[in-house]
Amino acid sequence: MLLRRLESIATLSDEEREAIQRLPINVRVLKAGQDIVRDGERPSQSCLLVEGWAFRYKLIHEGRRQILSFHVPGDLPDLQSLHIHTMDHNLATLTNATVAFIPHDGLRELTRHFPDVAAILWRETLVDAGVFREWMTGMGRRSAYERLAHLFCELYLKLQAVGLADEHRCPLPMTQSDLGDALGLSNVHVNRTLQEMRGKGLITLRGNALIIERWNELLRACEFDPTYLHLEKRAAG
Amino acid sequence: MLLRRLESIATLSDEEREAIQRLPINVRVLKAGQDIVRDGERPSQSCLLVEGWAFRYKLIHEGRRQILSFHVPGDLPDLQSLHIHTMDHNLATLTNATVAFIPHDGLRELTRHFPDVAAILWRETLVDAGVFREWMTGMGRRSAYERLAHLFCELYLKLQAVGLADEHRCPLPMTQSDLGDALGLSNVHVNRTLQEMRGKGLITLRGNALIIERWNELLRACEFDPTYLHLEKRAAG
DNA sequence: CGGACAATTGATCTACCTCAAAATTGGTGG
DNA sequence: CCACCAATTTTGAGGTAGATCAATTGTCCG
Repeated sequence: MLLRRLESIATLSDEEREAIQRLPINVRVLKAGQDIVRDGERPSQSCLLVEGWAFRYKLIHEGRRQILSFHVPGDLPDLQSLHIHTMDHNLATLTNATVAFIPHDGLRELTRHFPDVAAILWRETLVDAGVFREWMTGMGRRSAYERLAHLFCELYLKLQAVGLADEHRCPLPMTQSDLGDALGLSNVHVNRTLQEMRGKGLITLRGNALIIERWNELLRACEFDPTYLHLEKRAAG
Repeated sequence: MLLRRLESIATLSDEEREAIQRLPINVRVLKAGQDIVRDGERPSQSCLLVEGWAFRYKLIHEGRRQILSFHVPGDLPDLQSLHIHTMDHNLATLTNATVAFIPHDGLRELTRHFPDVAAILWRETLVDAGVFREWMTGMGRRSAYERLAHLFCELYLKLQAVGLADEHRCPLPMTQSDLGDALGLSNVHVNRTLQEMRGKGLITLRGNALIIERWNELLRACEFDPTYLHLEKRAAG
């Protein structure tokens, strides 16, 4: 899985491929809503999300929560802990999930010997930061409607890139409160904004499935520009 | 300067130090308000801010602007372009500034031969992302007053870490509109919030100088926790 | 079938926005 | 050193996107 993801970004040599496959891995199956790493901890491993969804979040006073990112299979959601030793946020499962833990020692060894692999991993963390920048821009300068539309575009493309979405349909396993915490809105306002979006016929949202009925209009509504996802080199599947 | 910054984070070997000093560098003096790199460009170099301030920003419809970060001497504000080839935002000077440009070729060569140096640079970009996460949290879940207080704490500590601030005083060369664009607020509301903060005797702000009159209260007002800046290992000066 | 959780609705409130004008400041050239 | 210009800061008035609180309804699942 890790291999698959990395190879979708760049070509690896046999030697590199082999070294990656030799990484000690500890696979675990987790229930939905479980913390994987917590704020303040100093983990000695990072994880690869193999199946299911995860999200990162911060807590502040009075139970206020800010969701920082959503993650899908293939993501390395806490790779930053390889070089930033103290966690400054939490990582948790959103759905039931399969997670592969990789010790930092092994990763450090790998990156020491294979600078090209290091560059790919480094790049992953940089794309991550690019998504943060885009979210910041949304929270600072976009309306609720635009933010929601933007998030749907982003998630659809991310899922499509790993073969989990197609034909403008994708799973969307989070609650409206989760969406609110991700976009800096109240759950009530998310609900009303979704109704507006449905009313305009842009989307259908039932159960945990999102259908984007009018992709082009959705893009236009939020001025979506996918550059920041830096998916160019990544093959679908 | 680059050396000084890197050594403040970790110890370098003689060999590493030498290689860094051999990097070809192109120093330029820029006026305030000039773009250094623009959204959509594919730069072949990154820069080190030697003197003055810089900031990164995105533009969306109707001239709306989101400032993503402020940078002070010692920062490498566009290091991400080393591995993410297309810029997804702009970088500009806030004040007159001296900037040293370092070609990507040289940096890639350096990181290829010295994995420890690569790790330090990687870490820099990860701290950058940590600051984005904190700002996101502020924009999503903190009040205008808290956001402003939080930004002041952050900037003061960043400046102190490089010896540009002391005794709870520091330069603050941005306008209230800049602050607004950084925090997702209107300039008018920034103004009123600053008045409130001054009224409570927490700060003095005149010209381009910020004096934090009651550090502890300012910290408390925004629940500031400096962990996310990951300044631990960095020596002042 | 019941219990828990999520979505929806209604009513009210407020933090922050917009627009526009006035006051202040800082830099510049004479 | 002063006068002037442009850029900022400050003030006022009014408006609104989105928050909060509190039900009510719907849905899923064991």
